[in-house]
Amino acid sequence: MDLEKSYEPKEVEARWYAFWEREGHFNAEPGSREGAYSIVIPPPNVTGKLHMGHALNITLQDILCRYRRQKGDHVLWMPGTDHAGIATQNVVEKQLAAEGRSRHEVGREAFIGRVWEWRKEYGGAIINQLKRLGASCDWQRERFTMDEGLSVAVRKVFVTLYDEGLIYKGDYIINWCPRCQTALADLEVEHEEQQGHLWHLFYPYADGNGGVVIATTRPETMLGDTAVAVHPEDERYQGETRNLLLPIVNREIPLVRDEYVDRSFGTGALKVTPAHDPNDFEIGVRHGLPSVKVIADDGTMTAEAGPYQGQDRYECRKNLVAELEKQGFLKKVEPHSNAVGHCYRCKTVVEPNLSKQWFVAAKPLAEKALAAVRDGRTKIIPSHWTKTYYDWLENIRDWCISRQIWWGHRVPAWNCAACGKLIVSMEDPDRCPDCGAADPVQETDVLDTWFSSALWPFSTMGWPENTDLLKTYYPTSVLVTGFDILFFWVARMMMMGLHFMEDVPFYDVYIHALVRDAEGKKMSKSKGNVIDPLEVMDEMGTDAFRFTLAAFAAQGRDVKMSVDRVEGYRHFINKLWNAARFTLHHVGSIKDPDFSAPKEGTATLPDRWILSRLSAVAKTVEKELDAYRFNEAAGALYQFVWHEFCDWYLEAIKPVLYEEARAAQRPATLAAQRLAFREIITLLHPFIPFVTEELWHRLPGTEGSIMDASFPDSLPADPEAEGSMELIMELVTAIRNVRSEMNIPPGKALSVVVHPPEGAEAGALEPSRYLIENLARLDSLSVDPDAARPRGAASALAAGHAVYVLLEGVMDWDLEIARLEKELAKLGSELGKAEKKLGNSGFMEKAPEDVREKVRAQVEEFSGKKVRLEGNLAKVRELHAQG
RNA sequence: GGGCGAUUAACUCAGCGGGAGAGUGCUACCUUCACACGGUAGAAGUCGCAGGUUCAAAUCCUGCAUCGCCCA
Repeated sequence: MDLEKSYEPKEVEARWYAFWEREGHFNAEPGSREGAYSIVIPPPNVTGKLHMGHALNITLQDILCRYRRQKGDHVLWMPGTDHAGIATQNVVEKQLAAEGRSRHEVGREAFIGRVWEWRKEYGGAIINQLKRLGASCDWQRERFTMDEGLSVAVRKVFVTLYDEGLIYKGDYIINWCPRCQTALADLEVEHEEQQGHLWHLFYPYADGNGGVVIATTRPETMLGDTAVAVHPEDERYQGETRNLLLPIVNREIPLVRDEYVDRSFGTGALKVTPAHDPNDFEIGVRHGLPSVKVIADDGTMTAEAGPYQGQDRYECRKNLVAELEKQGFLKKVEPHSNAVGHCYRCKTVVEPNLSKQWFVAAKPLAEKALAAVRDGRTKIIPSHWTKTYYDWLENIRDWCISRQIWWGHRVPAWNCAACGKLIVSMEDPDRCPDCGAADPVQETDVLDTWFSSALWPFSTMGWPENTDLLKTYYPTSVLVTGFDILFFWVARMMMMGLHFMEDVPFYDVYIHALVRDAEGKKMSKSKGNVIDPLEVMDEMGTDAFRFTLAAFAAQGRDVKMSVDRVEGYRHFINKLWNAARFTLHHVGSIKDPDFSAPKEGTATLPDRWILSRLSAVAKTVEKELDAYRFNEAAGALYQFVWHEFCDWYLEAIKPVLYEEARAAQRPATLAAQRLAFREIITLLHPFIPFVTEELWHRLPGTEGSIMDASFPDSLPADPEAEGSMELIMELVTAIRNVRSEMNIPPGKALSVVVHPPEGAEAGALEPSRYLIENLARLDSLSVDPDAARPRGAASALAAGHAVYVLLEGVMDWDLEIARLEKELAKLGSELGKAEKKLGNSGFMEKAPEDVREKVRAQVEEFSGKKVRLEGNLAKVRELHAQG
């Protein structure tokens, strides 16, 4: 049963995923810490749809997991999704809006019910898409950040940190999204450069003599100003003690001096609004200033804004500026671009706002996270990210973890209506432990989704119980993720892991690049340049897609993706398929389950060579994957399969496979071909799991799944065979080159005479003569060091051997002279370079011996070659003249 | 403003102290018994610019230019 002529991924891929899952190949078995390899998946957002970022991330993890299984490790790849508080709530709110209802009409409890229903119906979509990619996760352990177990972990962490004084509730400036109606952490604000204005406003001194001009980008906040700040060394204000009178509001405010002020920006004087700007808030704390909140949580002006109460913040800005101008306080308006914060979920402009929120005191946790990377317990790869990691943790601010939404882990804190006590506890309290009053009221806020994600490496393994899973697989071996969540997630897992598990959550952090479009632009819906991985897989096959991702995943470089690039690798998969088709056609009747190598002494040169090369490429794959250089490993396999196995080996064994005269060598060659083929698909399996599993099953003698095959690391190297084969390849290439450059039709059989170099073992080429004849399409090849130089022949040099291609009667002398002259010119310049080095006294004194030796050998080789080329050229000229 | 990265063949990118590489594309020839999603051969690059270190620099250092990202 021969294979189809070309590979059809669709039909093949559909078959194998279910097979792997059914047979339990993905399941981890906790036990010994020895040989344990574990990865926790970066949990995709439950509302998510597979994008290129996931595809790259999952492919790399899958390669690692499949590879480690081949190496004999017992592997846990822990999968799951996160509940994505704001995003999921938005999705369900939209659903409700379509029914003409709001979540407030529905009520909290019913709304959460709706979210769960939504998750039941649609939450599995992203998981199925990961499976489509071939992800070999242990699905029976799939987790969700809102699961009961993970919720217990969240509460335990919250209560513990609170008891330790590392979680507190306080009035601080936070980022407020007026649309989502919730606080956001600093990280959840995206800054975007926007064209705005800088308004210069005049604040008179309270005594009416003169004043100060300040500059602001948000004039409406002036209603909440409680000071004006200037730099302490600003001469303009030395000794100035008068208060200022805030225009419109007519509130007296002080002039304070603070190092924060940038004298070169605007007018060098800064209005201070502690309730609406994080830096002003800090100044306010330093100088004991009051806070006046003028913008409400819904984005409209508060009663403190006087006549502007109830106006939207932008409407107020317009009206207020007009009023200021009318009253003569507006001195200047200039265009100004500045970075405006937007909500990372809904893109609404966020408003810094004073609010009562829950915070994690990040400093003490950050110190442990810093130390773990500094002393190498966790390694970040590529290493240049460590600096970014340090910078962020060294300057970390307290983490605002409360969100004013409904979907998420509710803050485990209760207030006693009777005595005002704040209760934080593992168990929901029936009554106040202080005054005994019944039914304390739970806080309505929920926790930041990232708070639960930060616990992912141990909460998914059953913490706070000390489970077998934790004992076996924590710390995990590596975390594979994109740099965009280095702070959001990686740094926070480090903090929480070190604090609660007293050990790092992972030994390695491998940070991969972002996937961009072919022009290097970030893919986004608005740009319309998004490539859907599912479409690519449909069109090109999952294996081709995965191989492309691996081949382009060079460290520290973005992956530029285009369907054209995937097509190149689809060709590679097809090439492999056809190599299989050819191989199976010949070895299809052999059922030997041991895949024995050819018996001692029976293997032909190509057999010995390909097995030796295979052992080398296996070592390369091992070395590169261990160092997370996926592109190097993929590249080595591509090169080997196509250009060594297909181009040379399969061609070289055809005489043995087809010619009756060589039938005696067939058993050895078939054994070698079969073994080589099995090892090739095994090596490729982590990269292209589907087609290799299919071929595994088509190859007689194999059992079970290719997932159980062990990594090919026991093949011996055979340097002698490699050397001999290289000579054959050089000779063949030289002859082909002559054929092409002398315009000899490919079909025309030629006669060739080879003069081996002096000292070459007589008859060394004899066993391989048939190889050269076949690969170079020769009628006859004679190897004789003493034979006379043939007349009417084109000549070439290959590895010290003179090669004469007999062209009696069809010889084009001018072409031959041009060929030889060209080669001589090239050789001359290379020889010149090498000779110059030897003539350089600095080089001879300071270069290491091995380098000098190499150059000496070059000079010897090149000059020998030059002499012979010159001899050939002279001879050709002479013959040509005789004509 | 601070930080990080990139600049190598037409394109996409490896290489990161000792003879400029790959894939795609291009050119010529070839439907030969696995594959035209193929084969054989070939052309193609002052390795962004300017300095410096070194016997030796695409590779290390400094500056500049251009582009990209992150943080404020």
